[in-house]
Amino acid sequence: MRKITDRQKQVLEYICDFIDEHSYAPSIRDIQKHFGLKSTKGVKDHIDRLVDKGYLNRKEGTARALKVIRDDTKAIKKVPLVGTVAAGLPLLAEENIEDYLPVSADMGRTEGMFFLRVNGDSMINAAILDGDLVLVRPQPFVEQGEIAVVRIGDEATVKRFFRFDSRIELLPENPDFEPIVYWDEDEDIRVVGKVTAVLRTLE
Amino acid sequence: MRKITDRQKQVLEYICDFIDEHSYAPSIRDIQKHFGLKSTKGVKDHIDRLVDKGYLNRKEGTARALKVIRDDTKAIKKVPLVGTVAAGLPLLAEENIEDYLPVSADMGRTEGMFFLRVNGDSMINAAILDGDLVLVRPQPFVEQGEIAVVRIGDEATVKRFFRFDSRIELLPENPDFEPIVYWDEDEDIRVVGKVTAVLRTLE
DNA sequence: CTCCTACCTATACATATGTTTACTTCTAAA
DNA sequence: TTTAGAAGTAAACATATGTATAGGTAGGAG
Repeated sequence: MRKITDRQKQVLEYICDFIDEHSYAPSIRDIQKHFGLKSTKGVKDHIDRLVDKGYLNRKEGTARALKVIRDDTKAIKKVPLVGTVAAGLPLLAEENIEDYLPVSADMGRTEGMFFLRVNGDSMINAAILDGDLVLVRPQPFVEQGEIAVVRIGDEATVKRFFRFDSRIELLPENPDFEPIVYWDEDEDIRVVGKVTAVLRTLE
Repeated sequence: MRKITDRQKQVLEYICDFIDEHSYAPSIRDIQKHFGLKSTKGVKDHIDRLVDKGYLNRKEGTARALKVIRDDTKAIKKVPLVGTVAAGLPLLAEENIEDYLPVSADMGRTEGMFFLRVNGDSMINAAILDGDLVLVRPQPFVEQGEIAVVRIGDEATVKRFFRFDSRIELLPENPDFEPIVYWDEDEDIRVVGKVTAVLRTLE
């Protein structure tokens, strides 16, 4: 049920290209002309099927109201930038959202992900500088040594994460900083997610 | 000539919101209803002015063919990723384009800009690692000490740029690498542009 | 063969939508 | 006061566009 025919794929691609170029969707007759068809019916059939199969969304009776759902090529998703979070969790409360930044969809699932502005130089040797933005995928555990966002009490921090039995070590990437060590029952500490990308703006 | 009235701003905002929500533009009558107007004329006037003032683009006679140019809030632009360029200039030949990455429009003008994949560790102390992507704004000159993309013969390199009279020095940010020094008439050397942002994907 | 689907032509209809003409009201600048 | 622009009402008009009806052809599955 999922697969589309070659022809349907051609139509879908044309729709995507058209939107890319004009930033509005083609009309049925636009598509008709492009493929040199002599009737609008064929085009509507294709669109109907693309809608059925979940590739397109449409508002019936409305001009140029096509929306591409699954492109199978690429797309852009908007990821919220949560400020330099310190106190005031939960992280994703709407009040904390400063902005939305575009991310390539081929970076994988972006649902739930968010950007966080890094505060301080503690990760400088991992090439993460003060003010850089990190893209965070929320997850309760990370692999040994991965760079993670960790919540300690009301503070959020970015560090390399290690766990030895019930001891948790958060290692900065800067010799001027000391490792942070916790024991399980010690404090309210929790892995928020894993750092997936780094974005820095110069100038 | 540039400024828009409060009412026009309201209309523009509504158009942006509508597009965000539906991913296609509102019709004139959609706007009319939203503002509780009893004629389409007023709306068309507003749109005409927004077009005149460069905030909107429109295909006349075409349904829902509005395109927001200047949002004054935010937008997304796509910037081409030129591969790990070495030989094979000119840089922006279409064959070199690997992909397009989304960039926030509030990063300024993106016309002509491109992403470049950095090769090697020579800028490691500027927190630019092997494989990182740098966003480049083409420009023939850069300020003293700025990080620039420089073309030497058929190779492109990312370095800190200095010029002393007719001597050009390209300084790596890694003690293991030696500065590169050129004289004006020495070789075919040219500043391609300035590094404006750094993007790194982990995992 | 028969049935079904993908794909297409031909023609027509209904309405969604951009455009226009003619006026009115209000505010601010000259 | 006069003038000009912003904002809006009213009533049409023209066409761009989605939708529907009636078939037609080709190929695969049963």
